[in-house]
Amino acid sequence: MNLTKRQKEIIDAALQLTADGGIQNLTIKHVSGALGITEPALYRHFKNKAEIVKVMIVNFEELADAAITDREADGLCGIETFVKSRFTLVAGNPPLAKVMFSEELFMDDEECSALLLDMMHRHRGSLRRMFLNARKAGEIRGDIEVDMLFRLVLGPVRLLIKQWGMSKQAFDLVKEGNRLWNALCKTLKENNPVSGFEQSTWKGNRHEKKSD
Amino acid sequence: MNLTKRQKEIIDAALQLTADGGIQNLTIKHVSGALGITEPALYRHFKNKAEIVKVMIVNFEELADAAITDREADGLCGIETFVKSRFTLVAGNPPLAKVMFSEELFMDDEECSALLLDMMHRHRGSLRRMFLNARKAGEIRGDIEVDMLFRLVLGPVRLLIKQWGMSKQAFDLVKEGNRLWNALCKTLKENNPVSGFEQSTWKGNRHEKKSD
Amino acid sequence: MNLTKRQKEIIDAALQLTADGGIQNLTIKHVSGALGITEPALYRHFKNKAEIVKVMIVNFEELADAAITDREADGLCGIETFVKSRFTLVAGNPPLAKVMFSEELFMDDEECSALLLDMMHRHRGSLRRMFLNARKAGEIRGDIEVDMLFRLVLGPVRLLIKQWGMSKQAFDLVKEGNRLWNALCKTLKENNPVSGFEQSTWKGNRHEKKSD
Amino acid sequence: MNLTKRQKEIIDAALQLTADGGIQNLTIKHVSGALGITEPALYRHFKNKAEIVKVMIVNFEELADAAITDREADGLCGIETFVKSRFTLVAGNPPLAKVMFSEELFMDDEECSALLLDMMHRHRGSLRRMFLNARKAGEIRGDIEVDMLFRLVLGPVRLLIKQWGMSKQAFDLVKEGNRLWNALCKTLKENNPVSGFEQSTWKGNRHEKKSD
DNA sequence: TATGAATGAGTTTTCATTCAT
DNA sequence: CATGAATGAAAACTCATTCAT
Repeated sequence: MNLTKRQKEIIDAALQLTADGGIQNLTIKHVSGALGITEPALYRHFKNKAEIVKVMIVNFEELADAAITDREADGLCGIETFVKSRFTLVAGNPPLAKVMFSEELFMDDEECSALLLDMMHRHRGSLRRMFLNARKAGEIRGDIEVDMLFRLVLGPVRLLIKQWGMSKQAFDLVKEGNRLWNALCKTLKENNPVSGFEQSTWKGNRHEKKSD
Repeated sequence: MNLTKRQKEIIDAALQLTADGGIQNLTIKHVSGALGITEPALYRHFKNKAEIVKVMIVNFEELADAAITDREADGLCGIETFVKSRFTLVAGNPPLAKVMFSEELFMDDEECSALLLDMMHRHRGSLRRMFLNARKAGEIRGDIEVDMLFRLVLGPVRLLIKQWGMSKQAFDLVKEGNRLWNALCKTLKENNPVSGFEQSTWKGNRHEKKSD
Repeated sequence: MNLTKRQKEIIDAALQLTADGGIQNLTIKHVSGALGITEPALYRHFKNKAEIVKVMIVNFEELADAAITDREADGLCGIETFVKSRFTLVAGNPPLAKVMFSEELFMDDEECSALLLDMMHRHRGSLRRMFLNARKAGEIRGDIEVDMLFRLVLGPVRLLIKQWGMSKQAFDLVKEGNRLWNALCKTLKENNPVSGFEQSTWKGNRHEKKSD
Repeated sequence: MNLTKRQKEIIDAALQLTADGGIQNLTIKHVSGALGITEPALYRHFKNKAEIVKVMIVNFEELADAAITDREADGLCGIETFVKSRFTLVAGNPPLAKVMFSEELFMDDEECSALLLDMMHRHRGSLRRMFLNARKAGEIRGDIEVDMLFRLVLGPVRLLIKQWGMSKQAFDLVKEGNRLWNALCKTLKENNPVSGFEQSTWKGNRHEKKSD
């Protein structure tokens, strides 16, 4: 995805417009207006509107990927890296908060929703792996299946980002994200009845069912 | 909100259309087409399109409220009632899955997003109360603040419903919702073995097999 | 093809516009302008522009068919009826002169050129039959194959109509059409060496090759 | 008309595009695309689009003229030369079949239709002369006036070329053109047995089999 | 209640063309 | 010779809405 300067400007404007007023607000007229050029000028840079939306979506992913600093991290640490990278990414590009997890916005275009689904699945895939490893490693409680763990973590992350976006960035997303992560850790850590002592005992990955 | 039969039909069609193809798909032409009447005929039943959308949104709430079986429940039980009512509600009206928690769909209209925000806040308010009471009663761990508890519970609930909608209702939402609730309970229940006199009960719970 | 009054007006305007300035001149704006209504108003009467063009073409055929008064005529007489009906038809609706035999005008639309081809083939089919019968009956010389006869007759007919259209109707098409028919008869009648005497002898259809 | 190599390429591309999809298909974008250059580059070679179309039309004539092998020929022979040159010309440059005799394609431009009319008149002029001479020389029957003779000959020639173009060159145009010419001769030759001293020669001609 | 006919504003896109480089 | 970037005009079409019937 090598974008020219103009193309990047267009994508940025499109993102901002969508964040401000939904896809209804993402019109060629508005985008070109935001750049101070005429509508036909846009067509020098993108084949059509669909192309703009598509690049916009693909860009999410690249931004997201780029935001993960430690790509080697796995297990609980990998999940933490992933989750926190979400917060810093969105905090640094607020319009993303309104658009990033709003698949329904692009529902009308077959190709786009396919793109988004694909992106989601890919993310889910690598997260599943991390959850599995974290559970095996005893970093995460063994009594909850991986698909549920995914929901327990990503659900709150998405909701926090949405709340931030809808509140017009009323709070510090990164800080609140850290708080959320701490809370998540409390709930997901192996439920040590002896309160953290002799952690090693729990390493074996107990009672796990392979249904997930 | 006393709707005539025709008005209900219109709202239903509008909901379905929005679920199918986003608000871009919610046009007067499509709605009237779905009912087999002409466009001007719609204006006999609603002042304008915005009115339709607004009633649609208000309807969410009424449906949601109506879905709560035990209005007296408070504390953990109240939360459970609320959460599970979400699942049964959506399961009984699948288009809601694509629309109900997709505030961004209606973002472009000032009034609508205000309506939605209000609705969200009201829900959050009564849930906060329940969380507070549940924490006081020792039903929920005390080491997580209420706003976080809200996210930890509602985030996964929303995500599960969204997944169900996007998967084209591929799984049994109510069953999976129960599983989610069980997982949530595990993570939220007071886990201090010293203070939790009922700890033994939970231990058994941990080894549960496919009870969900 | 049951057209409303408005639809008929639209088709007439479209025909006139096309005759005046080619299909480049057949725009929704021009058509609606010709009727004194706005562009969107057209879409109440036709699904889209292609539909207008299609109906226009289908209309040619119906007009043409309607113009043939004696549908029972066959042989030379049938051909004469057909040819002369072309002249009276076009004379009564001058824009047809510029459009009727200009298949290339509608070349850009797959469906339309298919429609036109179909129409042409149908006409050619019934004319072939007439030529065959005329030749069998000795009304037409036997030394020219039917496909050639078709060209020898229809070619000049089309050219005359085109000349009339391009000359801005400078001459009396029907009169000139009659002259053309007479000339055609002279060239196509059985080449009687004894100058018309004992016509009956020629009835046998001589030297005919069945290669056509 | 001295065209540079690039100009010739442009004209050829324009001709092909017009043949393929009508003038609607003849756009600066398509032409430049066909040559693999950008749109503004075209304006190095032609002042504007109208210029391209005009040169295209003038080119028809030059091609047509160049196709006439025996410029001295007059009378029936001259006509034959002219007619057959049409067939060889078009056969050697198939797109011409769709464009050459389709004046209506260029009807929307004043200047172009004037050019075309002029060209047509010039051709008609020289052909009239030949017809007159042929008639005087007794090569052509005397009972049909020259303007009619013109239509009787040129009409079928045009129609055959059009049929060839519309059939996607399904048959051998030159061969079929010869057949047409033979048929035309049969119909146009003086057929009065008393006045035609060479009548016997023609009689043999009448029974010809597949000599074409 | 409903419809047929219409409309003004706006949609995406294409057109031929220009201009600085 | 050619391009990249742009433009004014116009294309086809959709939008929500109105109004007379």
